[in-house]
Amino acid sequence: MSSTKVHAILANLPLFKEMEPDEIERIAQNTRELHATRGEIVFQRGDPSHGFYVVVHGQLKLAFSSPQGVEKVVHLVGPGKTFGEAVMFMGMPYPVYAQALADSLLLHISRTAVFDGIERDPVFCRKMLAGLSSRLHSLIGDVEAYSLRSCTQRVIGYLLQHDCDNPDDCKDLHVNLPASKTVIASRLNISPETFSRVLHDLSAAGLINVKGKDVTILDMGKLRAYGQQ
Amino acid sequence: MSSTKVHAILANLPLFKEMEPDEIERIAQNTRELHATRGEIVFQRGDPSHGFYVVVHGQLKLAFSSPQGVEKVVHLVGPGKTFGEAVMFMGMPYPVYAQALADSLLLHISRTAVFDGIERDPVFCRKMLAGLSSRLHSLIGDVEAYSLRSCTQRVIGYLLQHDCDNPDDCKDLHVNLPASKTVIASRLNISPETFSRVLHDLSAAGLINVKGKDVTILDMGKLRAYGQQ
DNA sequence: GCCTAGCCTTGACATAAATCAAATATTTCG
DNA sequence: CGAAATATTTGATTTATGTCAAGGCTAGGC
Repeated sequence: MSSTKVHAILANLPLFKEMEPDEIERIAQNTRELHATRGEIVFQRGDPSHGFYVVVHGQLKLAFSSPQGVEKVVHLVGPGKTFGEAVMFMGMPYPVYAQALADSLLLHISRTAVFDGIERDPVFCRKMLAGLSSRLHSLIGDVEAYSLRSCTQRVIGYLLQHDCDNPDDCKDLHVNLPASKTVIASRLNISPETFSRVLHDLSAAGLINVKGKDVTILDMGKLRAYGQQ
Repeated sequence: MSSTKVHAILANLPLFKEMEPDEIERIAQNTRELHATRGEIVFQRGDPSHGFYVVVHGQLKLAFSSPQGVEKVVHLVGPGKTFGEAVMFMGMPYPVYAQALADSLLLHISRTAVFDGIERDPVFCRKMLAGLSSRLHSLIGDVEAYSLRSCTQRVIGYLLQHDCDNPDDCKDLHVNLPASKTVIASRLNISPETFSRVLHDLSAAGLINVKGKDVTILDMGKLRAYGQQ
């Protein structure tokens, strides 16, 4: 991939939009691209961080696993999204590992380029702050869900939230699960078996319709109500 | 409290150290102090954010509660610590509420002062980024604990971690629980009853000694081992 | 197109931790 | 100080969710 192509991709990310072309070029100079094939580990827990990543296409999961080998997916990252910023700023080793769920193209933006950018451009700095804040916010949401909500409520919350993420889906009340059910279950902190049963129950109650990874919400109001209390 | 006192307190926070006196003065101009008596709510979930807070003395909890009234403490904040930064940067309403656990003195630093500071001072910006990153990191730790560890393991993790936070305690292997057992239990996402039982069991196993809020670690190695697996 | 491997589902069962309840401590505050 | 409120402990019981096991599906590779 040419350097101008990297430049073009960067220029389209919210993080770098409004940045001067020569500033973007400076960042592009410190960006390397990398391919990850399905199943490939991009970094291991404990690895040192030298920058952050952007997913150009494909999908990755960030996860940790217990000594007994139980895996817990913390985050799913798709096209246009970034990951690894927080660890970069802290200068600590990665607390999670990253694995490609599909063949993916990533950009790696080096730490020095970012620190340089912050030095030069307060707008860029504010965007980094906004990005971290947003991630923090969604983590708080996860903690709330894990602490206060039952499995069923978490699944419903997930379906409703992902329905509204995508405007197209919102019309049709269609949700396309972005990964295997096992991975989604782990993301929601439930066993695959329980996830399967919850989907089954919601289907039986006439609230949703499941066909593979396609979930149709039949009655949004009732689904939301089923989640309450 | 005089403006110079505010200035002095700010100048001692890691966040503002190394900042020029006139810059600190600018921040101080946009800082207001507030007292919160024990039990007082500093902000409610859903309130808009206009800045962030520093605890000068006292202690607060950040928490949310379920519709059924179950409370979950997300974070305990003590002297010298800040809270509310992420929400400020996102311009979203607070996802949690803040309540004083003891009579406390707080400083509220206005959003505009912070955004101004970022504009002017890249070092300050980097410190804000570091602060957010560190909070994010500890949240990831919480998620890991909630997902992969049993109640006993979480309690042990808490004791070991808080043992090493404070160098003085480290020598004596003494941990002083920083809040009521009920609050700590909620922080660890366990019921007060279970927390009590876990402490009892660890005592019975000869690993710790509990006297009110004082916990003595009798055998750190064994305690850590008990936590494994 | 068919075969294999990894998903997904379903049932039976196990269990960690919550809840309920009631007796004691401990704090708080008039 | 002493009463009232709040926190903690302990026991008995319940329950949501995980685990184990086994059969059926599906998707992707040859």
